[in-house]
Amino acid sequence: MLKPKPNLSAPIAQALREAIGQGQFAIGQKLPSEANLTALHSVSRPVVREAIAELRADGMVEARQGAGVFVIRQQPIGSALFEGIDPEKLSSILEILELRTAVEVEAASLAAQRRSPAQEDAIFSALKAFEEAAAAQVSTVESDLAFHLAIASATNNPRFPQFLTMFGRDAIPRDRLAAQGQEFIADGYLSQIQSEHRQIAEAIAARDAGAAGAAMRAHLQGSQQRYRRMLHRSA
Amino acid sequence: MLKPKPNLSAPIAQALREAIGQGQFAIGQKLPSEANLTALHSVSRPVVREAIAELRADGMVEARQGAGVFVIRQQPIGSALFEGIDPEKLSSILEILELRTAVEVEAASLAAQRRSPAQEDAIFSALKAFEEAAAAQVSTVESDLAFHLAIASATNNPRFPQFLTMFGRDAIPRDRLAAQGQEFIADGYLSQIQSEHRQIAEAIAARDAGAAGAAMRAHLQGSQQRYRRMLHRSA
DNA sequence: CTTTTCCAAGTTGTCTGACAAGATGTCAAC
DNA sequence: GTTGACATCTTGTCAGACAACTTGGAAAAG
Repeated sequence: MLKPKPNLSAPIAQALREAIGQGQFAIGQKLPSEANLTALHSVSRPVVREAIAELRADGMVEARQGAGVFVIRQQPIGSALFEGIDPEKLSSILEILELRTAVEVEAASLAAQRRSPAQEDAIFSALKAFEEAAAAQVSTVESDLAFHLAIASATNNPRFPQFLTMFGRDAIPRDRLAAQGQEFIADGYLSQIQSEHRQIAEAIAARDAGAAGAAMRAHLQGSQQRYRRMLHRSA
Repeated sequence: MLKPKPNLSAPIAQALREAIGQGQFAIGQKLPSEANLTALHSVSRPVVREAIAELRADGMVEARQGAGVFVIRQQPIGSALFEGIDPEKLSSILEILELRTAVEVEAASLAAQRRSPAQEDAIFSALKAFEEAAAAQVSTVESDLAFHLAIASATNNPRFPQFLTMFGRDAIPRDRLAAQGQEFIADGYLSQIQSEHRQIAEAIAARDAGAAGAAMRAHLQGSQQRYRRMLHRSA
């Protein structure tokens, strides 16, 4: 499947984001009028309006009817999160995995200290769901994330599952996650991953914080290795 | 100044975000056509198109010309970042500090393994700047963050300083950070903090990853205690 | 001279209609 | 069963018109 043809509004929105980010239009300042942007970019007015709608969604501008479109932020809300991440580069993915390792090792340790019986159940349910997906030879991407999220939730600190949602899913594009899921099946890694998952879950059930953290670290370092091998082969 | 009159596309974009978030349109599924949405919401087609442009900016949908508009995410990118954080509540602050501890302990350990001589210099410069601010009895909030950022940078993984920027500064309001700075001065904590900073810096200089991580953990747990005491007293 | 009112010009918001480009499904021909 | 033609639907863009609002300057009023 080829990428869809880009529309005319996207590069205009992007040019405006960059112009604002570089200080060409300061906070409180007015953007050029729609008529000016239409002439400047040689497009119709609705295309300009759609670009401005995108900036609105970014929280960067506010339009006042009759007055103009005014800058209220220099960067899209949350934009620093993914700055410099290039999904086509191995290094970007591994950087994210390294940051995730820091958080998830701590999460496993805290989960071992804090989990309730219900949360322990949820972890084992998620472990089972992963095993069922693996047995069915379908993609384990969602069930893998669900297992990690169940652990993060058992920290009883909502920042941990929130972090994981963002860095486990948002920062890595879906097609790359889907490809990962398929290749793990093909490469026969799933039983190794299952075994690692089980060790983590059992250490958490046993309230052994040190073992939970160590098992999670081993699992995630294994993931990094698997990921490296997979990407090197596909290059 | 009164709020600007809301336009017609904003509530439509919001209704669509909610419908997607609640699973009415699953990932991969097609939204109703523009013609349908136009009839459903009794607006013109450009208004619908602007609403869809907002969803595009959110990263939630992808339009394919001739085929339709397809859901690719259930939530806007980055939406989870500050969800549920209430800066007036001690628990929110401590939750963030706990997440930061996970990342900063790992960062200290990685910095000990990876730092260049220049980065080592930068860490000691930041240590000295903190000490000078403490001696001058001025707020140490910025120099404290700069010290932590110098360590995160020495990981040579840009995700770490990015994370710290967002969770060290953006998530906690400036007035609360400023109050913290002033109260640390009043409470005579600064020499304790300096001593802890020095232990971290020296472990990093010595390339002792274990000691660096342990010193950082002790420091940040000390910070949590100090923060708790301070907040309990001001209540 | 100062303040208030009015109005023209400019700006965003919405609608209508038309056509282009592309996707999808059906049917006929091979 | 496969391929090509075609109709229908869908998104992308353009043009034109009018509504609603803002701003600044000029004129009128005090």
